[in-house]
Amino acid sequence: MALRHAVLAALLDAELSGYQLAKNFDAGVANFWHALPQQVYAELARLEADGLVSGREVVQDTRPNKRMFKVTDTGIGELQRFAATTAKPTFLREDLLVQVQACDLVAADEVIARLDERAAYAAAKVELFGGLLDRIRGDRTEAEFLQHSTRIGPYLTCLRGLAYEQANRDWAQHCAAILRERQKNHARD
Amino acid sequence: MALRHAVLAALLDAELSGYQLAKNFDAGVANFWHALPQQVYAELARLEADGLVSGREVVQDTRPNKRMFKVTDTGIGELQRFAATTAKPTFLREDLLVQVQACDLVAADEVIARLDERAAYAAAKVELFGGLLDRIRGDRTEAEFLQHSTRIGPYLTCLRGLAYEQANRDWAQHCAAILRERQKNHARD
DNA sequence: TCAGAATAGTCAGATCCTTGAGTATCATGA
DNA sequence: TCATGATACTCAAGGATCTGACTATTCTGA
Repeated sequence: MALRHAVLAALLDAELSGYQLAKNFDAGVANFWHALPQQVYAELARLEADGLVSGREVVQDTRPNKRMFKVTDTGIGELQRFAATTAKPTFLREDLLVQVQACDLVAADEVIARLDERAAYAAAKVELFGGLLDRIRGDRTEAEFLQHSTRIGPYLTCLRGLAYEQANRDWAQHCAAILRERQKNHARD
Repeated sequence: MALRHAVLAALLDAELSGYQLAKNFDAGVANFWHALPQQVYAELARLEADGLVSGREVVQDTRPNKRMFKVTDTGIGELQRFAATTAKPTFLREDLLVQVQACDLVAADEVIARLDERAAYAAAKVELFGGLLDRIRGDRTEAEFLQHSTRIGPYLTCLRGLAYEQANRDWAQHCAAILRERQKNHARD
């Protein structure tokens, strides 16, 4: 029951096609959940069968036809019920952590390379999330926006994503610096 | 092939029984990977079949017999190969993020309650990881430890876990404060 | 003394996520 | 003009993870 509520939450802001929805859950852009198109389409079918979303066919001349989905009242009710349950916290589960855990017994330069890669990737995502936040906020200050906007959910989740990638970047840079320092010292022996 | 390397990495520091290993991967303590006992036992069986770990039976009087496992040279080689491959970064995938994403359309006090719960949980984990780092470091300063210890992998991964839970705590507190502020404003209207 | 937790595992089933392929049409750039 | 990419989906199969139950003994606290 995980993706289920994520799809409902993604449909709160606009009526979307499965394709657009799938794009929103793409690895590059997703700011509060990630899923592959196959999962999104399958979940949409289940949600529609359960009456939590309703789809309507949109006929297009120049493009393939598509189905647009929106959340039903039952769907809002389901989200409400979901918000009332305590979700169990998930744990960091990253291959990079495993590689760093083993860093003393494998070639250090390989691990340093992995850390540099990740630091660069995380830095790019920091840029991306930063820009996204700017766009959502518009010309308002953050305080103003958070106090007066009628819709702050996407902004708050994006803030979490930003902090996550900042932490990834800082940690990766820190670890890489330490391992490099140790390589220098080791070379001197 | 995810848990595979995590188990190998966990066995680098000591020969462990499946039971001890499973405890290390428990939700409460795990600092670089999490898995259930069932997964750990199954993975150990596969690793032993593939010659990456070797197990020996230890007969006990007062307790059930157990099998102790250690990494073989082949296992170290596999870790080496793994460290040379770029792992794809994983994305935050938290039910709490979905709940916050939907916070404007569901009862705000429910979401505030979820955020308070998570902040308290994260604060407890910060304490836990802080203490763990102190224990690993012993009486050395962090700089001293990181420069001269022969084994820093577990320390570095624990640092990441600490930063993760600090970020969770701060974000949850921040969101809860904003939602409370908005409730006050809304009540005035 | 008696329930409950800890030690040391195993088994089956369901769900969730990923890999990989495939269909069909249309717009865009070299 | 021709390959590439975007739109808009679908299907099958495998791997990973989680839920829940089960065995059997021993130590510990109320």
